[in-house]
Amino acid sequence: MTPDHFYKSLADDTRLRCLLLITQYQELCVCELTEALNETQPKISRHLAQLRKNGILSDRRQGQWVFYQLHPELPNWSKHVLQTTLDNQILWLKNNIDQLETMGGRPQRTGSCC
Amino acid sequence: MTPDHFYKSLADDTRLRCLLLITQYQELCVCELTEALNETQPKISRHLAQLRKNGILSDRRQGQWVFYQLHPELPNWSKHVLQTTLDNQILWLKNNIDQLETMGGRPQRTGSCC
DNA sequence: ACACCATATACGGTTTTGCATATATATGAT
DNA sequence: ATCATATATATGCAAAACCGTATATGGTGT
Repeated sequence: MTPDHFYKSLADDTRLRCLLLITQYQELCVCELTEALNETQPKISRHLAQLRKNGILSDRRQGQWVFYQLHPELPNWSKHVLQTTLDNQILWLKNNIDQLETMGGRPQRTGSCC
Repeated sequence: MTPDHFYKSLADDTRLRCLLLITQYQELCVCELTEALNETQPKISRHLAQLRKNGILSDRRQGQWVFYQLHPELPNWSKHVLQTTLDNQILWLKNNIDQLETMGGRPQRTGSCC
């Protein structure tokens, strides 16, 4: 993946917020991101699919839920860039983080998630 | 400047190469970048204007030439991201750096530059 | 089987982006 | 003043990016 492709992936508000939240929490499912960003589910899903296709995220199905994390083979410099951005742009993410925290823990095997 | 705006600026092959070359050489003029990237002058100029408008570059006129450098007030984390990218993507830039080096020194006050 | 929840994809439309080409402006040299 | 060089901008067009809505897929529980 060339660097300009990498940065294309970060060049959208929705995708960047998803990536930074995942960087912070290691792993999040689609419905958590949908809630945290207060966006429609198809919109989130589409962006996550794009990030997966670009090799930036990997997904893991667990029951009904699909969890996304940074792709294990993402180059270190890319992870480093994401972490640097996260460290310096917490304010920009604050509302989304608050929203995540007030949702209560991870989705349970039974019952609804979001 | 929000981070997604910053990354939009890096999300193009031409712009990113300009930025990384400027990160490496501190200051370059339009004709040097035009030669190094082997692109048309209006194309380079347009992208540099965009980066200037976005607050990522600043320009300085010296005679016929306009030199661009990273904007003095660019946040440190942004500079850090650029430097990290440069350090890890030298190969991607190799041809452009070689082209710059073989052009002979900086444009002189007399004579043509490129 | 059916209903429900989570996720993915398809379709159609609007907006944005990038480009090539032509032209304008500014500086310097003769 | 004229010409050459360097840079900037304008125009028109094609391609790409995003979005909302509708619908499809897949898993869970009854």
